[in-house]
Amino acid sequence: MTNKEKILQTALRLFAENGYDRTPTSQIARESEVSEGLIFRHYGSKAGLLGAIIQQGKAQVDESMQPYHRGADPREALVQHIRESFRLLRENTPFWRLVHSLRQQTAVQQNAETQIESFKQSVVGQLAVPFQMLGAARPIEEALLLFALIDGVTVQYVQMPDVYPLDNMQDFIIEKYRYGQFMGQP
Amino acid sequence: MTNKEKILQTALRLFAENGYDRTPTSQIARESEVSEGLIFRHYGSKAGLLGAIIQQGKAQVDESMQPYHRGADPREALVQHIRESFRLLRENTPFWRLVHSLRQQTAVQQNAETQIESFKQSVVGQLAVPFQMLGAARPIEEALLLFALIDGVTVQYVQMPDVYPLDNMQDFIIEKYRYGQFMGQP
DNA sequence: CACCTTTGCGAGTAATTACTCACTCATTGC
DNA sequence: GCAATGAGTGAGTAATTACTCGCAAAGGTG
Repeated sequence: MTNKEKILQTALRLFAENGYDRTPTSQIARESEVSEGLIFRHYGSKAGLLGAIIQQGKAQVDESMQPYHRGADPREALVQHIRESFRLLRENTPFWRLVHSLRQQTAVQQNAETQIESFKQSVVGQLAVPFQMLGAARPIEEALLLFALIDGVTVQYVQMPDVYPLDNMQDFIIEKYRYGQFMGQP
Repeated sequence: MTNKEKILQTALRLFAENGYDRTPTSQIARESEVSEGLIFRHYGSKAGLLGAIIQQGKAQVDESMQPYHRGADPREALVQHIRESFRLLRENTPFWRLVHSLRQQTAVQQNAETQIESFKQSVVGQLAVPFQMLGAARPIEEALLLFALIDGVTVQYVQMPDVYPLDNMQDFIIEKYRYGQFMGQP
């Protein structure tokens, strides 16, 4: 692993653990075992380092959300989405922890914030399709609700990964969406 | 309004808007139109000021969650809970915005974090009762799910209060829980 | 009035922090 | 062999920030 990668990895861990603002670049340098100057040589600024971290995480999401339409069965499409969401969460928990800690702070990087927002709109739009196919009365609200639900579970999980029953919740939600009934088609 | 109250109110607004770490006490003093020293005279430290804000917000929650058992109908109990949650959110949006921005940063005030955690466990415990009365197969998971759902909607709303359809989502969720079916009792 | 407590000020201060810069060293291309 | 490039250093700096402290005014109480 190059020093550049080592810095990125250490920074992600520290930002996720202690927050962006509470992590001095001196600490990142110390725990990466490089000089502080090298961080700025590679990433220009602390905000630039954060940007690189977010870019890397976003690439993972893009890759995962690409093959979205597999299976014509709308129920299975929903189940797939739920599974993928939680897989990403499990695979890169520190990143999601960081994302949720940055959420409100638009001042940090409005660029990142905009990206997340457009990503969300795209997901909600795609999610509405299977709900429509199922004959839901309010597909948009259904999509927003599922999105909020996954988001809520994610927030709970990153806050206490050791005790939160993520597996149970995933199975439970999948059951609900696989066999459950939606409003408007009683 | 006393200067002490003015400081608290200004600090809540600024913390919610820009985050705790990114809000210098000098700015709080300027926008409260008092000297910086007065903040420390009244609240001892910046963390103490934050503690006072959280204490004030928690009092609101305690008051609202007190008369919890109104109505023997379990469905109505759930509806009441949903309504109360969103009422608190609407009534004090900046506070909830602050809470969600502080969430991950255990270092800031582990005291506040512990309080929030115990509050959550209490709510989930209470929520499980009506689900049990309804004959749900997994009442604990049902309670965790509803909690996560409200949490997720709250997070979305505080992030973009101007465009998020909170009223729609509230009605939609209430409909689901008032008339919907739960797993295990098909 | 005399006193004491509370409220208020604002000029400090010590520590932290993001970032710069002059310089060294190793690798590569010619 | 040598010039050029890029990785890497670490001492230094300017700015910010939370917090202190001596002092003054105000207000309540006897």
